[in-house]
Amino acid sequence: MSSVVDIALLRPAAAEAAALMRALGNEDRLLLLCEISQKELCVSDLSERTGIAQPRLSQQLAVRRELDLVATRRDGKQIFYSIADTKVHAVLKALHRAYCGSR
Amino acid sequence: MSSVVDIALLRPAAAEAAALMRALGNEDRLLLLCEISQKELCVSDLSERTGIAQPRLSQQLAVRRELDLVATRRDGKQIFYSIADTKVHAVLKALHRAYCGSR
DNA sequence: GGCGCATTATATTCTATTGTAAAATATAAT
DNA sequence: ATTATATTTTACAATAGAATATAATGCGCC
Repeated sequence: MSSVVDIALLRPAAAEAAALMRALGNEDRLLLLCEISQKELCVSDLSERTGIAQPRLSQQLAVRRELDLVATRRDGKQIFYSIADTKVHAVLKALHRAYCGSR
Repeated sequence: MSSVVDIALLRPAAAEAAALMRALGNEDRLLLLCEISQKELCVSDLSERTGIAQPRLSQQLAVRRELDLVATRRDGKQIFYSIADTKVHAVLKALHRAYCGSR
């Protein structure tokens, strides 16, 4: 092999991975994803738990939905969010280990 | 416990973690960090490998340096970059597993 | 000094964030 | 069936932040 990490192979993966990093690159969003990584939650729950205003929260989640990182399920008036991407789970897990220690 | 993931405990960690995510949230930067995660490399090496122009590369790396994510070592005219943060390594590893499969 | 390697400054452009207001959707009440 | 209410999404506009090309500067070596 020419190099340990082949740049041509990495390019497309890097583009995808960078997009995921951007999706997580915001304190509010990261918290939201952490919350729904445990169990699905509706918007009002999320708003209450995180203190993030509802429209803002919706806007943030809308972007993740477009990337298919989160899934939604409607139950009556409420819409429940959950994580829809195993890569998100993997990264959240790594972050949890790195930043939250044993908690 | 009140919730599985305690928001008060998570807040400060989330701020830090989000900052790391932003640092990785760019295709070029991610590639650069991947490259130097294997072994330290100087700017001209990195420029050649990635095709990123030198000033741009320096600018990108400068920001990571301020965050103490990368370290520099001068050897004559050249400056070698390496990863200086175990968390960066951890996340890169997770991304590699998720996006690069067995490569 | 002069050349090679790298960083920094400046200016421009592009992208993201976010508050406010309006719209959509579902349920409950009249 | 219309109206009222609750929950969530979308549109708009203003502001802030990130990316990047070009030009200028610094640092080490001959």
